[in-house]
This record gives sequence, C-alpha cells and structure tokens, in this order.
Amino acid sequence: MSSKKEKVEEEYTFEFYEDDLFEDLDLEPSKLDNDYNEVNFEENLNPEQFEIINNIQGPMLIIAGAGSGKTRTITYAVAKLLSLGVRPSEIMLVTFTNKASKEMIERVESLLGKKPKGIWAGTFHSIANRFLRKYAKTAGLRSNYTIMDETDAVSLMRLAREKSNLKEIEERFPKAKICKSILSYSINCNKSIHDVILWKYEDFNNEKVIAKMKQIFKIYEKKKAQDGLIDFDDLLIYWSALLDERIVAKLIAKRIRYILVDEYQDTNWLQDDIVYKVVSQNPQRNIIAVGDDAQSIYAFRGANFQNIMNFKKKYDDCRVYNITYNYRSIPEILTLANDSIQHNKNQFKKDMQPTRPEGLTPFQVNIKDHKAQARFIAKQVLRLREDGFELEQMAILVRATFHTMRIELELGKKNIPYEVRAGVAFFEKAHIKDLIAHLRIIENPYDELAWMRIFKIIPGIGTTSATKIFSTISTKENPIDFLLTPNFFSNIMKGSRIPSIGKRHLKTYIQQIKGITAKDNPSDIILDLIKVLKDHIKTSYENWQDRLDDLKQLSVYAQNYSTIQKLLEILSLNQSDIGSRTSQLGSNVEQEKPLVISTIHRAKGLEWRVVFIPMLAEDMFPSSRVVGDPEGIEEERRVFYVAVTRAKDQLYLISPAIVQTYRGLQTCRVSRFIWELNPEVYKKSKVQLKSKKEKKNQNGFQSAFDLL
DNA sequence: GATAGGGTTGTTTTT
DNA sequence: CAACCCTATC
Repeated sequence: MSSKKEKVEEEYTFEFYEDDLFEDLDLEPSKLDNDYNEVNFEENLNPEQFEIINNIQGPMLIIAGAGSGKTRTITYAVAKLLSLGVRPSEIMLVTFTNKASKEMIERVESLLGKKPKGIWAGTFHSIANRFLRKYAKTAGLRSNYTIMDETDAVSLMRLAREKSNLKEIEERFPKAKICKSILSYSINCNKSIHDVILWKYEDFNNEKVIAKMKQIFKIYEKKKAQDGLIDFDDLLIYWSALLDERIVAKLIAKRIRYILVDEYQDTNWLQDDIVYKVVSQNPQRNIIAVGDDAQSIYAFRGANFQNIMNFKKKYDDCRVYNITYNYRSIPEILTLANDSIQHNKNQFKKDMQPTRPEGLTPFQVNIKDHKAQARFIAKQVLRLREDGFELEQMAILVRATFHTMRIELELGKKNIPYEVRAGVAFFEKAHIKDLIAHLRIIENPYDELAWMRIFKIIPGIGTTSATKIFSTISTKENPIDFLLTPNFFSNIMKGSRIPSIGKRHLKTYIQQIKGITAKDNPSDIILDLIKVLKDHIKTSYENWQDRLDDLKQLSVYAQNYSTIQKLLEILSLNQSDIGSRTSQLGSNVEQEKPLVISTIHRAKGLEWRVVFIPMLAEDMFPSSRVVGDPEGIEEERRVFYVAVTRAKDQLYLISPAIVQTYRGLQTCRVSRFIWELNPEVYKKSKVQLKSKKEKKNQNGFQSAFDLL
C-alpha cells in the first residue's frame, strides 16, 4: 500500500487521503454467489434478444424502438451476467430515473429468486453521488455536502445575481433561472458560455452581459463551495474529474466490468464522456448502450441523441443491433406513430414492425373548448370502465402541467379517482421546503439557502437582515452556537436594525432547533420540527391544517431512512417519484387503482391500454415558444411520438378549438401533428363512435358526442 | 433602511 | 401562480 501512496505523490495532481484509498468503497467485490434460479432465457426472449444476451462482450449498441422489450432485454442481460458468475458489484446499470432502476433490479430479483446485492444501479447523478460520498475529500468536497435541487440552485443563482451589482450595466439582463440554465448547458454540452448564448439565447449576445454573467457564475461557484452545497451538474463534474485521476479510475476499472446504459438517446455530452472514461479503463470495454433516437425528448437538459450515432465511431469495434419489433401497440397505433415521426428530417429512418393483431384505428376528436375536452375524456373514461377497462389501464398524457387543470376538475366532479404525475412535487411546496431547510441546517450548518429560509420565517426579519446574520455566523466554527451567544445582537450585530421582536423570536426559535439536533432519527426530528414550525404555518396559510398534514406525511416517509443525510439525498435525487398527487383521501378501504394523469416526459418507458392526448392545438402542442425553430419542432414531434407509443389498444387525440391560458381564452388551430398525418391513419371519432356506441347507451349516460 | 404588501409579468418538459 | 418590482409604512 505504501508504494501506492508514493505514486500518488509523484504523479498525480489530486490530493489523496489515506482512508479514501484504503476504504476501497463498496467496490469491495461482493461475494461470488451464483446460487440463482435457473432461467430459461431462450423461452422468454425473442431470437434477437436471445442473441444479444448470449454475446455480451465488448461495446454493443442496441437501437430499440418503442415497445420492443428494451427493459426486458436489459434485465435479462443483467440476469444472464449474474448467472454466469459475474459479481453484482462488477455491474454498473445506468437508468434514466431511480424508479426505473429499482424496478429493473426487482425484475432481476424475481427472475433469479434472489436479490443481487451491490449492483451499481441508478441514474448518472445517483451513482455519482455514491462515489462522491466516499471520495469527497479527494474530489475537494466537504464530506457532508448537501445536494440542491433545481429550485435551490436557481435561488442560489439569484443570490449570486443580486450580489453582482447589476446596476453597472444598462443592458437587459437574464433572470436567475436563465443564468442557471446557461451555465448548465455550458457544463453538460461542453460549450463556452458565449457559444451557449449564441445557440440558445441570442438576445443576450452582448459582451457586457456575457462578462457580467461570468462574474455571476464565479460568485455562484464560490457560494457553493463556502456553503457546502452542490448542484446536479456538480455531481457529474466531480465524478468526471475523479475518473481523470488514475488511481481512482484503476480502482473502478478493476471492479466494474460491465456497463449497461439505458435511454442512451437522452444522455448529454458530459454523461457520454463519463461512460467513455469508465469503459476505457476496462480492457474488454464491455458496454451495452440501449436507446432510440426517436424518443429523445430531453434536449432542454442538454441531451443529444447524436450520442447514439457517434457511439459507433467512439467504439469502432462496436456491434449494432436493431430491434424493430413492437410488442406493445396494435398495428394501427404503430402506423400513426411511424407516419408522424417520418416528418422529422433529422431522424434516422426506422419503422416499427407490429406483432399484435389488428385493432381499433386511433380516434381524433376536434372539440369546442378545453371544458368540452375535459368532459369528453371523463365520459369516455367512464364508458371504457363500463366496458371492462380498469382505470389504472388508462392514462391522460399532457405536454405541460397546466393542461391538467380543467381535466382534474372534471374527474373530481364525476368521482373518478386519479393520480397526477406532473408539476410541483409535494416537497417542492413552500412549507415542506421550510421544514427541510431545518434538516439541512442540522446536517450542514453552513447551508446558506436553508438559513435564509429559516431567518425569513421570523417576523421582522427580511432579506437584508437574513443576509447579514448569515454572513456573520457562517464563518464561525459552530454557527448555531454562535448565534445563541448572549451578546449576539447587543454586540456582534450592533449595527443592524432588527426589531426587538425579531431578535427575541429568533433566539427562542434557534434554541428550540438546537434542542432537537441532539436526536438522530429523522422521523422523530421532523415531528419535533413540526412543533417548532406550527405557529408560523398557522399564521401564514389559510389551509394550515392541510399543510401540517403534509408535514406529518413527510415524517412518516422519513421512517424509511436512518440518517438525515440519506433522507435529504433521496429527496433531491428522486424529485418526481415521491410527489404525485392523488384525488383519493383516506386509504384504509380497498380502493380502485386510479386513472393516471401524467406529463409525457414522466410517462417515458410506461404503457397503458388506453391513452388520451389532449391539447393537440398549435401553440399548445407544439408549444408556441418552439414555432419557427425547426429543431424545437422536431423535439416536440418526438414528444408526441413518445406519447402515442405509450398506448397499447386505444388512442384518443383531442384538439380543442378554444383554450384557457393565463391570458384568458384563446382560439387555436388544430395541431400540425394531426394535420400533417396521412388522414387514413386516424378516424374522426364523431362518426366512428356515434354509430357504434349509441345502442349501448341506455344507462343514462349522455353521449359524449352530444358535446360536439 | 428595511419590511411587507400590492400590482405586474410571463409559465414546458426534469436529474 | 410564483417571482419580480415598486411603493407605503414601520
């Protein structure tokens, strides 16, 4: 070991710490244990898939169309590797969400009859986090760093922006959110700030603005370092940097022998580069990349589906497999999807082949307005339920969160249970964030964003005082204790003009928090914090009862985690999985599984028997901000494609003529995604359904098409 | 000087 | 419906 250490000092720029080196992470090979169920691979896979899992070696690229059993192929590949005796800890399985990762591992488990322990499974971000917790010091990070979610990151950028003395320049200057996004593009796409601005925000192409922005980014970086905070991009950056360090890279190479990456079309430059770095450490370069360029819908996050095509160049001995058979949808739905996507010029040609027998042609409904649209969907849902479709087998897939409002209202009226997977997650709400801020302070007392939130809860303290207090305590060894020193306000904060009520409140408030920090069970800590926050919640929100219930729910949720750090990590890395809203209250009775309302982005990888796509109107879907930008339109069309290919049996495409926006009512034309289609791939539902359904309608339902 | 409240603006999608 | 900017008030 000592020779290793010498080498470190000689050759490498990173500073190494003994425990980093000796700990060898979780990379300690898991016990060889292939006492698994025997799996009949041949029986459960089609010949293409079977061939793939029998030849796992070297670089492989699998272009798998929608519904082609992509997830199945990956899970079987993992099972195959394990049954061949590969240790779980030698496999890295990168998925697009942590939920997907969990589900895949569960499927592997049910195949093998045993949980494979120690697989490196998760998103790029969560795997990065696992490395960084171990190698924090080596990477130059505080070991108790806190991961900010996107909202936090924007808030911090806002602080940086305010601090930068914007008055110096006269030009219109982008808001914090835009600044953050420019920085992210720059990092994730390997482009300079200037290039990003030329590419995405041409309006701000101005020397002074760019110079100022760079200055803001510096402040932002500095703040992060001082406060012990990191953002999502940092997780990738630091991971990437660790991989440049040969000792770490070798360690990883020694242990990780197989890399599987799902949804490769949605990787960005940095992620692609990280994969390359991990793979090239291994002499055999075993990597399986799975993806479908037609389903690339995350360009706004820097994703570039060209990564798939470049893959072949990057790994010249790469074998490419195309899986075009579709097991999910009826031929009519595939025909529509194929017809739509061929309008994308910048797309690799690929037609999905149906395997299922014929069914119903997709329905297209032109309808008066958003209200009629909601009524139509609700009624059709009820009717299908009568016909034996379960609610959970139906979904309403929307382009943007605000498209759900009217529909939710209507479903509520008709007593249809539903679950919304869109929009602001449960713990993004102000009161949840407030509570979490307290946890963050307990974990990391230098967390500026968390302190600011807490200070502003105290009446009489606003942004200015909060900033002052923070800058005073943040340089101290123990900020909480320092704040509680007897002469804190009389001496240390002498110059400030905090009203005496504020001072008093603040002291008692912090004292209460301090009392809590002694405990170590997150759930109990939350219960105590709720008591502390109660007054504030009661006086600030009219629906304080609901909000307190939310907080209690959070404490129940926290029971699953043994430390605050774990809990905080889960909260920031699993944004979408936790926060879905349900219309059902009280869950003791056995309930019907609800209908799903989801954004199309969150519906990725899922399927339902029946899918409704509302708001297919110009300026809504495709969104108005994308009109005139050919690339933007193509991305929207891929979003449409993803939505369509979620449907197994029935598809409803709905175009309202009048919609509600924040600006009032707006008339709109039918979406190009409808009119550009060959008219034979869909049927105007007016005719189709009326004739078929009317006889059935003796149960008092008004025909949905009376609305037309 | 600083906070609190009101009016105005502009809203995709997510790790 | 939240962030932002401006103004009345302490």
